[in-house]
Amino acid sequence: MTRSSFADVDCGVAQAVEQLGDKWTVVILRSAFHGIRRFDEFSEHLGIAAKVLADRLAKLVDAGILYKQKVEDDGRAVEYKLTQKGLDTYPMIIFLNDWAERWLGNSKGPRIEVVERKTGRPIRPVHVLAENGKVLSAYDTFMRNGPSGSEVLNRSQRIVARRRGNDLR
Amino acid sequence: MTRSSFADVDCGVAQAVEQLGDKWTVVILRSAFHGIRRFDEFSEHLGIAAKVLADRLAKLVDAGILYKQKVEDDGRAVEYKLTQKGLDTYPMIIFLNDWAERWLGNSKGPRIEVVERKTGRPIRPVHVLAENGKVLSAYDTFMRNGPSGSEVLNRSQRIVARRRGNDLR
DNA sequence: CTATTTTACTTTCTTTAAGAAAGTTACATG
DNA sequence: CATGTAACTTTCTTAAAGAAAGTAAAATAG
Repeated sequence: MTRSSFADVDCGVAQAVEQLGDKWTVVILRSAFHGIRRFDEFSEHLGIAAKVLADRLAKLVDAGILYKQKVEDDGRAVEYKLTQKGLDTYPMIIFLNDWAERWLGNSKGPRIEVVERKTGRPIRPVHVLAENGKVLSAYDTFMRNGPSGSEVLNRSQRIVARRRGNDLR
Repeated sequence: MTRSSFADVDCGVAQAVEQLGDKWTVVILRSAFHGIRRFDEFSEHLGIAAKVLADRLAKLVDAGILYKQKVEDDGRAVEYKLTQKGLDTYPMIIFLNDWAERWLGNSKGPRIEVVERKTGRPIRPVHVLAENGKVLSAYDTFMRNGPSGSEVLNRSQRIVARRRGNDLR
């Protein structure tokens, strides 16, 4: 991708995408959740070009998603670990895995099972839930401006209204 | 991004990223959830180069995430709409919005509120949940091979074991 | 019924980033 | 003290992004 910064776009999704919306970034995070920490480990696990890996790790550190920690008893080594902000991307990783198994999976069942450590039981699929816990589809919700408003939402509403046919379908 | 196909990588996240892991793709989906449907609407809403938009829409249609529908009473117009596979990406969009508000937001509160259509009440944040509905962090879970196994998971486990220090922290 | 607009792209050209391979630096190990 | 290792950086080529202009078919205006 070439110079398309969403950093100033007045929309949460755009801003999140600015920090997370790159193929390598997402698989780097996945590897981090698998316990991968070091430059050469990411390199081996992902088969990524060193230049690109260095670039992405630096961006993730800049964004506060990973932090860099010197390894006690080896003056050369550093480890890249997930910050709280990084750990908080876990639902996205789990969701992508769920979605892929549902829509791109083979018939032999899931490749990976994510289980609760304490009980060894599978977790729930990641869903959008109502206040009362019921699963919601996109049709069951709508978006409105919150306290700080979104010009992006306003503009989409104007565009859609111009054409009419305001449902998603 | 240049020629890095994850299509053959034996990992759900990688395969999902192959179809969804591009900045423009994600904001196109967001706009679709806002009701945007036509080429020029996406173009206006996103400020994306026409070439790139045409490319991404074609890929989304190929992937079965959008479908193309001729408009009844205008022989020129087509509309791009979300398939079920596309509608199923909704948790990702909501998650990205949540995550951005938490980690990149201003102090004035959220830009957008997503509410249940039926009740007008806000939805829950997107989380990873245990079977019993409790919110789980990455630390509370682990991943193991499922019925069809993942070489990617095996390799990461081997890499991590070689170094030891098997926790995420 | 001809001229202008509109819709949905496509083409061309330049700039930027990805990818492969080799090189570098500081520290560690035999 | 020579070799190895960890974490990059440099160099070079190729592919994709972005800007701008162009095109074809259908619709609308006068």
